[in-house]
Amino acid sequence: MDALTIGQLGRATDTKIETIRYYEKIGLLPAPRRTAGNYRSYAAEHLQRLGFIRRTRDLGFTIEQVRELLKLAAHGEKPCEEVDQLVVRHLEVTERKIAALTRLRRELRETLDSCQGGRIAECRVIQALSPPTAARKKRVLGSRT
Amino acid sequence: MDALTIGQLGRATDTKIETIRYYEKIGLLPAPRRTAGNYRSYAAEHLQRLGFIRRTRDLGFTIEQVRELLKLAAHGEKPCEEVDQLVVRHLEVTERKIAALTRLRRELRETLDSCQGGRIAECRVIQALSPPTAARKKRVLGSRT
DNA sequence: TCTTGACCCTGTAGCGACTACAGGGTCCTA
DNA sequence: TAGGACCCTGTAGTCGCTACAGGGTCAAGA
Repeated sequence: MDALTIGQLGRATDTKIETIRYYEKIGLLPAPRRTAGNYRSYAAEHLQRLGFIRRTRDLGFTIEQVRELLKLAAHGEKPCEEVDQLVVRHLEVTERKIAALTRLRRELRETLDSCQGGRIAECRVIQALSPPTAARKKRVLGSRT
Repeated sequence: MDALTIGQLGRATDTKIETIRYYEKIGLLPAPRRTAGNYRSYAAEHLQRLGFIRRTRDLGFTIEQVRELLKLAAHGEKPCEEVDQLVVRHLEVTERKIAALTRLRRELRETLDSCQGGRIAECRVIQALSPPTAARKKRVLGSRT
């Protein structure tokens, strides 16, 4: 018999109990059988499915994307084009995030480099964090149309 | 006179009106004067302060960190060590994020590379997304102590 | 047998940082 | 005087969980 309690399933998949119940509530993980004492009793297919969910979540897919991937995985006869497209799109999003964070890192480093260790009033870090706004002011005033 | 309506302030700082009101509610941006018709009327210092907030938020600092930076910026006489530390810590967080996303990108690329363009049932992408769980099972069962 | 404590249950509220309404009021122009 | 662009308050929703509160169940030890 391979029945698992929610705690065992959680340890097996490195998932918090509350998260498992949450996945059930939003329909991502099917509701399992219940014991006489109303405890959830999970079978091997739940372990497999939750493992898939965790893995895809760890890879940064949204819940909706996971839902989509699960639906696709259930249709073994279809070509895997759609699956690939989902992964490609997610890869693109990931690359944009990396690019944005890399720019950010450069800015933070430049900001730090500018500091000579004086007082806050003369600190170039604080100045670097305050953007110039005067230039934009004219454009904006009276632009109600 | 440099009084701005909330809409003008929003355009000047690329900030949604709701966000400005939200910043006021959480005490990040001081409440401005009101006109006879109960409209918010912003002065130059609001523009400057909201600019600072937006810039630091864009750099990925949390609201609490922004609050801290604003408090420090108001104490011009203190050494700028604390400011630097905040930026250094944020830089470290950013670097960890970049590292995590870079690992992720590699995994997504490897997943995609494994696909030959067949049917979902044989698709290596779906398989790559399903982690092996059998090995972990023994450890977990009966580990109630 | 009783008690302890680890585990489980439901339901609701909170997190961060906004965003999106609903249902009104104000102001300016034609 | 009418229209529409703008503003007001207040509340609820977003995402993906996480943290209670207030109970019930179960197994092992005294």
